[in-house]
Order: sequence, then structure tokens, then C-alpha cells
Amino acid sequence: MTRGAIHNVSNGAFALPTGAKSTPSPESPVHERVYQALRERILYGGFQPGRPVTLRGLADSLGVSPMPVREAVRRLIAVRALELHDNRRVSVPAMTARKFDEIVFARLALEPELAVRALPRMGEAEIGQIERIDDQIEVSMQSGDPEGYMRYNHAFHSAIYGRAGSETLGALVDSIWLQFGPFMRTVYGRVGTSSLEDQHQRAITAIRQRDADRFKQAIAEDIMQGMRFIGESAFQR
Amino acid sequence: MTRGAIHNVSNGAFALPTGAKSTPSPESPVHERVYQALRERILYGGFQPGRPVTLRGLADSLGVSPMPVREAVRRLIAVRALELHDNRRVSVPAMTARKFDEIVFARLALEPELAVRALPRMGEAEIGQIERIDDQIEVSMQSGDPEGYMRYNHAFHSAIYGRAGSETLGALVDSIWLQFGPFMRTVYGRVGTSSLEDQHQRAITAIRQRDADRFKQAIAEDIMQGMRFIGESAFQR
DNA sequence: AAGTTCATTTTGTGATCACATTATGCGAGC
DNA sequence: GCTCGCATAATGTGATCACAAAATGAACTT
Repeated sequence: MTRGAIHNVSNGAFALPTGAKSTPSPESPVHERVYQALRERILYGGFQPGRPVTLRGLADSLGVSPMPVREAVRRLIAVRALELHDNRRVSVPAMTARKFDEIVFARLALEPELAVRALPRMGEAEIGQIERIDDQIEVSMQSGDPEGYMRYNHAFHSAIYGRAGSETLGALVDSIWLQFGPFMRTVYGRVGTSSLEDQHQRAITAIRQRDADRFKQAIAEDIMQGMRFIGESAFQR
Repeated sequence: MTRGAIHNVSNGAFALPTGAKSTPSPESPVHERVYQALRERILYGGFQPGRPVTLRGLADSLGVSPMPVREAVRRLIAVRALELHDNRRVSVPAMTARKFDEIVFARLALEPELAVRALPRMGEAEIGQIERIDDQIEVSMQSGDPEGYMRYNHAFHSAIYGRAGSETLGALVDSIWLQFGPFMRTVYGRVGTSSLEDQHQRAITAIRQRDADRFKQAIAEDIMQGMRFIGESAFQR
């Protein structure tokens, strides 16, 4: 009656412990590797909102047959990273002010808690890791590299939340990030990354002081500041 | 450049307005109907946690070919309603104390807010509807019908949250409900439904008074009370 | 010029097949 | 009685084909 251990322990990085590889091993199914590839393209701004997506098109661009692409796309639709229209066509969802507001609410409701739950397991090794990531964020911001900024910003949060070992909450947050990735990239493409502020220092010192309240607050403010910047740039309230 | 309207507006009922049909129309794809069928079985306790699930087995039991089942199962795995093991086999996930705690947190973080957002759009028609649903909950509880109780309890919350028109938050909540459905059914099968209390009256009167704070509080307490009952029955803390 | 019709192409969906991997059941051996 | 080894069955994965529905683009009409 022995069942195998859980393989697909998450749909994304937030539920994985820091050391785990997000890149699927070569022996993993093709649809899994396709999923990870598409996931990264969505997360780091490789897709434009509203852009139509076809199974055969993706299959050709990835050098695989349409079958595993079909499965990966079905997964991405399920977590709302892609959108299925009633003409059965698939596209990258467009952002709306309403959806954006829901995303901000959900991020604030879940991510600070995830950070607090991760705090007891953030040792010196993990702190050093996120400091190195933060250096890369600075580099990307100043060199005006939106995709690099998005990649390292995600890596920063991922490295923290992953330590919480909270797979269920992590999966929810993962779905949310997939939903604002393409939009975020569009905004940065329009206004640049040079006016961004790095809010992560306060979080890092809070970790060092093992101050849960301050850590939670720092993450919340990082989210609010970042999302306000994006929201104001796009919806000019 | 006209794209079709959004079809699969949600993966579940929480994102749908009250009047919308959750049963897919006959012209919808087979994989969609299979998804809805499996979704209901999970949500209302038709599956036992830990139970292995096979594509061909489901296909036979549903009278369809394995192909659309494969797609529906892939979706359910993506929202963590099913679990993919590293031996590539699929099963209904087992509950753990840790996962249960995360689910309670997420429910309390998201569902009361969804209720508040729905309040302005809850008219007399909607109130009457949830009162009728609540009557069915009472009947199911007293007649000791766990599946009926679960169905109507879900319908109650669904009728409220659906009015919020918050598809993004609704999808997150939907995923959460799918994750504790089978476990809930197991507990009720062991301890029965007769000792449950109906906490919904306070919510209904709060709606009538258009009191957002009380409404939010009533939903939060309904969640806490219900989940505490389940948690204590299963994990005997 | 702008809209319309119609033939062609593209696309998602479902069925079916082949195959590698894993589970299962049975028998032999200690 | 219990464990190990092996033959058999079952399962997920991927490829390929057929088909209906929808998009596309060119020719034609107004």
C-alpha cells in the first residue's frame, strides 16, 4: 500500500523550501518542463497581456509536440495565469482595476503572514542569500532591466515564503503572482524601473532582529509601495 | 481583432454571480463537464482522502474517454484538489494538521472580505434565496445527511460570495474549499452532523441590517466555529 | 473606400495507439 | 509464516489523426 512520495508538491516556488530546485529534473515529464517554462515567461514578463496563445504555436516555439503543451496550458488556466475564452481560445489575461484591487488585497492578506511563518527558519545562510538577491535587484533597477528586476524581486519573496513550509498558502500566493506578472512587465516597460525604491532593507534588518511584527510590516509596506507604483502608473488615479 | 468573451470565467461557484448556472451547458466541452462532475464529488464528499484515482477508472465511471478526464484531472491537480505523486499517480490528498491550519487562516483572511464586498449587492431576492438554502441545511443536519449538509452549506456561502463579483478572490476561496471537502466529509461520517450548530442566522440578520462589520464578524465566526468542530474531532487537540 | 461573401487555413477537442514505468499477484525458497 | 523474484496487468505520458468550429484573407459588391 506504499504510495510514492509527493512529487508535484507545488505549482510554484513559494511552496518550495529554499534549497529545492524549481527547474524540473530532466527525467520529469515533458508537460512539467513546459509548465515551468511557460510559468517563468509569465512571471518575468515574457508575455504581453491580451496576447493570444495557441497550443501549436507554443509547441513549435518550445520544440515539443502539442500534447504536453495542452496539459501545461490547462494547468495555467486553472490557476488563472491564462484565460480561456468561450470561443475556446486562450490568451494572457488583461488587467482591470477591479482585479488589480483584489490582487493587492490578497497579497496583503497572505504574504505578510507567510513571511512571519518563515521567520523562525530564516538562518544566516538564508539571510545571506536574500541579501545577494537584493544586490541583483539593485543592479537590475539601475541598469533599467525590467525582466531582471522582476526575476530577482520574485526570487527575493520566493526565498522568504518558501521557508515557511506552507504549501497551501504558498500555492495561493503563487497563483496571484502569475496573475500580475504580465501586467507588471507592461508598466515597467512604459515607465522604466529607475524610479523604483528598494524596500527590502527594512525587511532584512527585521529578520536579523528576529522581530516578527516589524518583518510583517516591512513586507506589507513593500507590497503596498510596489503595487501603488504600478497601479498609479497604469490607472492614474 | 475581436476576441470572444470570457467563457471559463471561473473554476468554481464562488466567482459566479448568484443566478449563473454552475452546471455546464450541454454544448460545453466534455472535459468541462467532467471537471464540474469531479469538482462536485470532491466538494460534497464523494471522494475519500487518500483514495487513489486513475484516469481510465474515472473515464469508465463517467462514461467518457480518458482524454477529457486527463484534462479535468490536470486542472484539479493545479488547484490542489487532487495530488500528483512522483510515481505519477493521482490521489485525493490527505489532510494534515498543518494544512488544516493554513486552510483556516486563508478562509478567515479571504471569506469575510468577500462577504463584505457582496453586501451592497445582496437584495431581498438574494436574502430569500439564502434563507431557503439555510432551511435545507437545517433539514440535512437533523436528518443526519452529511452530503446534503455539505452541499447546502457550500451553496449558502457560494450564494453570498458570488455576489461580490470578485473573481480573483473567489477563485482562491474555491481552491481552498476543494482542499477540505473530502476531509470534512470524513469527519462528519465519523461524528455525525447532529451536533452541528447553524451559525448562519446572525449573518442573515446582519445582511438585513446592512451592517458590514457584523456581517463580516458573523461569517468569520461561522468559519471558526465550523472549522474548530472539524479540527477537534479529527486532531483532538 | 467600406462592407460582405466565401473559400482556405488555423485551432481546440477528442479518440486511439504505442510505450516505458510502476503496481500487483503468484509462486518458490528460506 | 514471511520475504523475495518474476511474470503479468494497469497506468500515465506522448504522438498522431480526424473533425467541427472559428479566424483569416482575398475577391466581389455597393
